[in-house]
Amino acid sequence: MLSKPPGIEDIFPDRIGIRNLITDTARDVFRLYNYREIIIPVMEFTEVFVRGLGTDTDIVTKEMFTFEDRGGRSLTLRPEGTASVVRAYVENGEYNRLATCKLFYAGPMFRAERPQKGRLRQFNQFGAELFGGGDPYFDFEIIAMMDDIAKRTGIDDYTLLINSIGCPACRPDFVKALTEYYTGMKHLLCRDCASRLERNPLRLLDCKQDSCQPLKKDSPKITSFLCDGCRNHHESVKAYLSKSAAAFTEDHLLVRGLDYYTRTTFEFVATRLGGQNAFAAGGRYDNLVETFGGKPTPAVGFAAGIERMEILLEERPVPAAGIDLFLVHTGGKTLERAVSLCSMLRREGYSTDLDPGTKGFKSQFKKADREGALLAIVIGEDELSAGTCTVKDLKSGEQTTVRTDVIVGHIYNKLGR
RNA sequence: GUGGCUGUAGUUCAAUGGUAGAGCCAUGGACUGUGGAUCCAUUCGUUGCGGGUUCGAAUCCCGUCAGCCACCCCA
Repeated sequence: MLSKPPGIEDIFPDRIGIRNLITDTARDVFRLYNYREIIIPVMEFTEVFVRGLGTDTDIVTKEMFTFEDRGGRSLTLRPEGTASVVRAYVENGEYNRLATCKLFYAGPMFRAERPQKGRLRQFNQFGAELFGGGDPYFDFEIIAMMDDIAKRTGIDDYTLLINSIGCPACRPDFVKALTEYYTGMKHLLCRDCASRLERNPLRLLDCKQDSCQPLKKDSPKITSFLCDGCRNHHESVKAYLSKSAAAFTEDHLLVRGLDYYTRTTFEFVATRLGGQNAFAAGGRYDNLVETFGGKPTPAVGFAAGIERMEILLEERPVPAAGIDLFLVHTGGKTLERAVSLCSMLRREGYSTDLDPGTKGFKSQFKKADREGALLAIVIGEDELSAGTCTVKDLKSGEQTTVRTDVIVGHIYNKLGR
């Protein structure tokens, strides 16, 4: 039997309800905040992600699905959305002339990682990007928007973490202090942290090894290294949040894996998710547009993992989507009558189904019930010759006989639509 | 990429190295034109795959593939 590749899912109808709940809610909230949808390609020239995410990031060095097209150019299935949105924004002369440009996207992303809970090779994200907004209000807006989406979908057990990682002017001082601090205790570091010290010292701060926890206590704090601009920005973002419904926790150990972030970073985390505890994250990236050849444009954005949100909503009841009508017949002429009636009722806007097989009433009613039909409409020999239908309300069990030529009006009265 | 655990019917799971079973689901019947509750019956397997040990392997060993969980890292 053929099977799907590892880390890639088939999503059957029983999961579509919750999936739509999440994406519909996100779309509603995006609209409330005046964000408009952009549909970005599922693949890009590899260079888009290399330049966008940073040459040394894990995603670029080992997690991309990359292949050559027939002309020998390197293409990559998108591992995230921001790089593509920035590329599209810079490439499009009309949108990048706007003072501010608010966009959102949704769709599948691809990363060649080992699958585990809340981590797939093909997974879905929605996210938003705001270009041309350097004011701390916009950081707040992006964060508050995701907070609204989480609350509206029914996710309640989560924590919003925020931090500032400074800018190219002040971060190097912090990284230098951090490197010096940890170099002094190199012999105490776990193996991963030893290599972090070389590759990406910021990541030392969120090591999960028990042995590394005590070392963090006296490590340099980013807050004492922020330049005036970054500090004021950070305070202002917090002030906005404090006046809003979004409760947050400041976490100076929060760093992000992608190179493009400046100043604000944030994460929505939930312990129920297990090892991969973030279901949404983002931050400010004031230099990325320039990196893509655009004019200097401050920007801020976020992305959310739809499958991770689904895990958090597992217990939430989603109303089962049933059909309106199921036609029951006895075969032959009654089936012909049922088929034409079925077409007519569908044209009238009622979701309607029937079983063309010549099975007994019992199995047809059983099927009607399993399909969640509200009404069963029986056309047997008696009804056919009398020009009537028997309409049974499957909830109450109540049954009435009506003339076929007024069936639509009868259904309308029963269903109220 | 690294590590741990697990692979048996559509599904959830049993079976001391000795004839592969049960619940649920599905289908049919009790109820010949009426669903959901109850009762009864029926179908379903190269025990993931390939080797090895053994008189004999679902069971033990090796390999492989897949799934789950964790690390790295990320949504």
